[in-house]
Amino acid sequence: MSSVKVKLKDGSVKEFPRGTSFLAVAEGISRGLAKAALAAKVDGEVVDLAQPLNQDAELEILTFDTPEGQDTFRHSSSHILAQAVKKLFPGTNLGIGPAIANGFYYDFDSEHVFTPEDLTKIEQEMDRIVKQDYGFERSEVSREEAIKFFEARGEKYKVELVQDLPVDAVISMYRQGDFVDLCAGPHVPSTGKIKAIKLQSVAGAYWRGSEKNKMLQRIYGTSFPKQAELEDYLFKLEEAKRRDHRKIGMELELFSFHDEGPGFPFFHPKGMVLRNELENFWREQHKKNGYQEIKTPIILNRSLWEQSGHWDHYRENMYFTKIDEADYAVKPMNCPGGILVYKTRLHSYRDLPIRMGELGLVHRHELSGALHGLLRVRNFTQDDAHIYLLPSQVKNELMGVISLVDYFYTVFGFEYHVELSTRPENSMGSDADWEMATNALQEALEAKGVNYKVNPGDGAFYGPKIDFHLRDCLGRTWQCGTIQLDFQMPEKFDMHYIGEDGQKHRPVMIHRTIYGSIERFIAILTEHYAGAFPLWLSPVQVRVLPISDRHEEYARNVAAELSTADVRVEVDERREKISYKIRQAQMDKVPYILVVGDKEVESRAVAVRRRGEGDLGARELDEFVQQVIGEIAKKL
RNA sequence: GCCGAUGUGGCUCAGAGGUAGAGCAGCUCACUCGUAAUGAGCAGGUCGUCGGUUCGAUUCCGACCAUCGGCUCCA
Repeated sequence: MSSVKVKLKDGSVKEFPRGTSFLAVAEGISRGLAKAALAAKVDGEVVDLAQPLNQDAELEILTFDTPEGQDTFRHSSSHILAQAVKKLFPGTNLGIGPAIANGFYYDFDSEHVFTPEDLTKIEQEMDRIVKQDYGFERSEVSREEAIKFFEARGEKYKVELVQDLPVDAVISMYRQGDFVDLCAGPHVPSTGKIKAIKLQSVAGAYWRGSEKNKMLQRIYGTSFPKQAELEDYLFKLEEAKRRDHRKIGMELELFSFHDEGPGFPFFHPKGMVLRNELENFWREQHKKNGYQEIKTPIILNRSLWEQSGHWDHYRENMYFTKIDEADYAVKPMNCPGGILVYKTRLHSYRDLPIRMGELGLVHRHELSGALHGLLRVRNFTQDDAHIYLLPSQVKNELMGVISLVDYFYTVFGFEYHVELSTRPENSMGSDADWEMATNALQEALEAKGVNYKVNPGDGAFYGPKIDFHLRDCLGRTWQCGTIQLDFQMPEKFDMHYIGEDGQKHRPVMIHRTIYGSIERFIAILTEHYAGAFPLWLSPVQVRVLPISDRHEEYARNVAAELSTADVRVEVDERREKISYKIRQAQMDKVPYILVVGDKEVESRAVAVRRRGEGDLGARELDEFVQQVIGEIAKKL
């Protein structure tokens, strides 16, 4: 028998007889590895461990510590879920059941509506299947066999899937016990590998993600090789939920929602401090970067929206009203208003690029089921700007905006990912314009060395866009910053500038935001810091706690001094024990707590307590004031 | 909008077919206190809204509204 060589991840090369299974290879490397092995990655392709080694290859044995190993593990878990559901609810038809970021799901079509109690029963059945330790057996079948197989079982969704597979696709089936499913694989060797399973929720999901199709029932779950890992994960989930901006926002009195205005947030005094700080920082940076600021009306005549294309492409999301019998719309975007400002005078090519910013309040009709705290609302303030420029300036300007976005996110310590969204279905303009615009965005990203993924068909109706996505406490990502390149609006509004040749020329337009929406950004900030905002953003920066009422006057003097230095300060004059006030201030996440008693009054000092660090001891008042001013200025 | 769940005083949550409780917060009083909760008392709810069943519903049924988790959509 001939032998073949495998190159392992650590660079070493080993020889095995041709036809050795990858599981045997893993055993040849180490017993521990074989036990933890879930799948194999051979020359970049992930396959079952039962597959034979047929030729020289680069090989990685995948365990739960690798992303591919986890996916395989979760995917196998979803098959076990399907098997359990078929057993307990025999009439059920199967949709699809993939692995997802932190678990898996399976879509079912069933007369029976799954309840939370059912999930417990299904979990028990899954545990039984795990104990049986069925092997996952792969087989390859012809298209006809596959269709016949699923038709015989009434699995219409599976039949549809098979029919839609590409002509040259290898069609494979996986069997564990008496359960067989259409599946490309790979899978873990046997059900016994999936030691710890938790079904988390049931949700409706349209077949193939289209609202035109039937809604199926999707069961979400997660799984781990060890019970302890599952518990650890569930605990972390609970922890993450404690960061939820909706909860913290209420506790810290930042904002509220009311039945009288679903999706319309109310900002409270402390939330306004945050907003204003964000806006101040925004204005300061934009001024520095050559932006001007404008403010345009919220309600504008319908004709404007017809001209801009919003009437044709965005009507579903807009609110309308009548004024003196004429039709008006509440703006869902700021661009048409901004364009009117541009058009109030002639512009020379020498003036371009013109960067016009607007903190604009827009209203959009979001589906009721889509509303989500401050992360998805029906009115929000975009930190918008429209840049009018020469075609030759596009790339440079785009690179500048990308840098500005990166600068902002860095200040807040955010990590983000970038997507390039291309032409959607219901859009306007020529293919050539779209291609040009998309290429320009792509070139700018590449010139900046930014990693990005393409998000096909997700652009705005007037142009492609670069989206910047931030994470919430549960790992869901939300689009915040966006940069959109637009050749359509200048056309629609017959915009121009006077060129070197004295003739009229068409400018190009960039729409961009950095925060995206102030509301959404505040939500992300709140979750990112778990409500413990950095000093410069904190609604209350310092709280002074007099030990007894004879220290109140001094406490007020301390506060006055800080206040004069533009520090946001409060005095807790309640007649409570000092430890009670400290507890309170800590829970309110105030960055600096100043305790003042006899000693401090005597020496004009303050006893400083820093959030997260505890008691720092006494300090001269003036010294403390200077220190705080310095820290605020440095945006600490 | 669709699927499922939930909706009890400011907040967190008990509760049962016979018109509701606890803790925290609030208010009052006492304690004048040194780094994460002093004690006592008081007050506070037409049990999301509107209908229906019933002698009687907040508890059962229906519709609607809102919220939560998804789908779809999106800053």
